[in-house]
Amino acid sequence: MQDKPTSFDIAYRAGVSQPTVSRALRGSPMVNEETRRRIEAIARELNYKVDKNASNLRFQHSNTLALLFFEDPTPDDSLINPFFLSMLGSITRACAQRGYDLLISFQQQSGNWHVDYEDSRKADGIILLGYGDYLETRRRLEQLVEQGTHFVRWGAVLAGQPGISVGCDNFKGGYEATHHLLTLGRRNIAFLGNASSHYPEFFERYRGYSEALKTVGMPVLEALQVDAITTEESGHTAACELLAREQHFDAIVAASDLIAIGALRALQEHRIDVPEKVSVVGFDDIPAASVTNPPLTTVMQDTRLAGEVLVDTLLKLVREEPAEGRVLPTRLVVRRSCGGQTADSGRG
Amino acid sequence: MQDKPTSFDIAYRAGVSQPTVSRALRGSPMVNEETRRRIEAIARELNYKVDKNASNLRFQHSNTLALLFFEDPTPDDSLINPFFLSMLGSITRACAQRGYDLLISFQQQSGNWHVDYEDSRKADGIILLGYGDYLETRRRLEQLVEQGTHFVRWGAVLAGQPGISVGCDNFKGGYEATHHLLTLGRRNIAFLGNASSHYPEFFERYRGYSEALKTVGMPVLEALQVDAITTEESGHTAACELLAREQHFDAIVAASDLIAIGALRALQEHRIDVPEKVSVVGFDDIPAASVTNPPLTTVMQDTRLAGEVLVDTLLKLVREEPAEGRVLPTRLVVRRSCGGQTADSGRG
DNA sequence: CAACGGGGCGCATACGTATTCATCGCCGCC
DNA sequence: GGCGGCGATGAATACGTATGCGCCCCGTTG
Repeated sequence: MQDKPTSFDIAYRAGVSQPTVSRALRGSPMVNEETRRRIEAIARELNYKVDKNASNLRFQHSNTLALLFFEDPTPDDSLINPFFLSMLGSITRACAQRGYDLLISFQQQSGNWHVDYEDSRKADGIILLGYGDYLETRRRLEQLVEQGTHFVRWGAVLAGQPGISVGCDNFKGGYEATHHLLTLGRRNIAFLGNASSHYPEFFERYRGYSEALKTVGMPVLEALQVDAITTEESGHTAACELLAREQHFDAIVAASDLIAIGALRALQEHRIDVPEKVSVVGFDDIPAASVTNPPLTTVMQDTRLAGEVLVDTLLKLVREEPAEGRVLPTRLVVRRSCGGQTADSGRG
Repeated sequence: MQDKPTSFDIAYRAGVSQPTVSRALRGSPMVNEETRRRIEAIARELNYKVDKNASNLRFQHSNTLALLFFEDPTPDDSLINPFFLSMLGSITRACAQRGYDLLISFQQQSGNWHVDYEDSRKADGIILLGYGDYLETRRRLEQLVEQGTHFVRWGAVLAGQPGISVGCDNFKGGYEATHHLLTLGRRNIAFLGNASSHYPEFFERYRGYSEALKTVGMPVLEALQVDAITTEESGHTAACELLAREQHFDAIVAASDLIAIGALRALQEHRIDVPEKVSVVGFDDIPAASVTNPPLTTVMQDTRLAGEVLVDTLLKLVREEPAEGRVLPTRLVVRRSCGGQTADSGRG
């Protein structure tokens, strides 16, 4: 009674053999209904639980997915990008709904990825979450493909990239954010965020921004773009840098909400009114976006949908069914920071 | 080569027996250095990984902890309380640092807890996260204790409660928040949040609030307390209810930041200036707290420390070492919403 | 009455690793 | 030169579950 009971114990008490217990508890039609009931009753009474390790060893899978989360900046900082936290919650929920467990792991972007989960059969497949340097990412994806690992990645969906990616329409999101500012009469629109092809997600947003400007015949000025990674601090620094350049601007498209929030703070410190003097638009729609001062207009990524699509796509791969990447739509959420009309005062 | 290699494959190629491979790869001193090198080289070459299921079956543990996350309100809502998300991140990190994997699972508060993870040997121990009805929680904790499950719970640390709990000093946090408002000259201080002993965490905060009032001889008025759960919506509703009561108040202690943010929105809608007319203090210090308008004064809970203490305590239990609950300190973070002096303009 | 068939169940075994115990060769020592 | 001892390894087995295959019993049919 002290040790965990095994199927043999149940079998002994039920007066049957161990295989019968196994079959009964797994709902095999091969076992008599009355026998099954008896076995189930005893199992419940002894608080018996199937040993997953033994079970998984016998089957050749684990009914578990792994979430590999990697970060680029400041790995010692305990704060995680809220957008990814939100994804994490959504993925967890999606897994639970589909009867899979979720194993979570952090990796430093720079370190050796120990993508052992699938190889070691702790997980049937892997979800990759995190933005990073394109070439580095690509190299690792190739490695995973070569190993035959089942995985899905969140991020820019690019042609010719190894493996399967799911991501939102970064280009269109950037385009719409900028387009909205243009319709409000803004003409000198800055972009805060890395705009190198090494960071494809941000680069796509930047391309959308550029395209929108070109559509109305505005030039894309280098002086109006400042690099920034996804932290408030980086956004603050970038905005200060932009201000120091003495290049006139009346709007900011930030590559993420954290950058936008940092920029808001910088503008506030310089006593520049938002949205009167400068409009600001973010990207992601993290929870904090609706409570900033003023509330942040932003390009929403539907994390709930994203989680479900990631999990479903991965499960297709695991089951050896055909699967392909997918681009999810974004939606512009208009709040006060851009200066347009809006009835939206919160998150409702 | 198509199938995953086993230790037998390695053994065959290395010209040794399977046990030797096992010993070599686990670093046993029993195996000759040169033999070990050979085996390791071959293992690397074949991309061999120890099968965790078989390994865990042989050992009687999994090197994995489970995080059981349960929610009370609106289980269909995809938003998770940011404070718990933050805890989740911190726990994940703490596990990773200690060489443990983390399995995540959601439970509806109301449903049957399927706390099978430990019983089924998928995890060596369980962390319980989530606030809920006291009696219900207690009943379940008793069940876990009876089963001999290794677990640690985040929440109110109360005498006579089954199992081990780790939590912050809710009483002192509530006291300090209120005390701070009193030193600023506020005298009619409301409390938004459930103040029934069924919700011990909030109740402790309420007790701290009451105690602070009594210290300066102020009465604790029922009319100044409104129930609310941890959502912005609930905070908004509660604040509206408070306003409708026509009971004069000049400050609000909210039982959580989400409640405080909802209250801020309600006050704004009623054109009541914060902090000029009404001071507001929250609890948790979620990321959004530093970007509200005005930035929210709040009682910070150190989630990073909390995660580490939770994991370390649980690991003690798993190792059958003596362990006990712990109360972690809180810290008042003064921002503008309370109207006091502050140089703090953000989070930096 | 014998042959047949199928429902219900047990025997044996596989999954891959880690450990116990036995083995084997070799060295040193009396 | 025999013997104890030690370092290095292999054979056997256990961990707990799931399944292929065969057995037994009983009812049915020709």
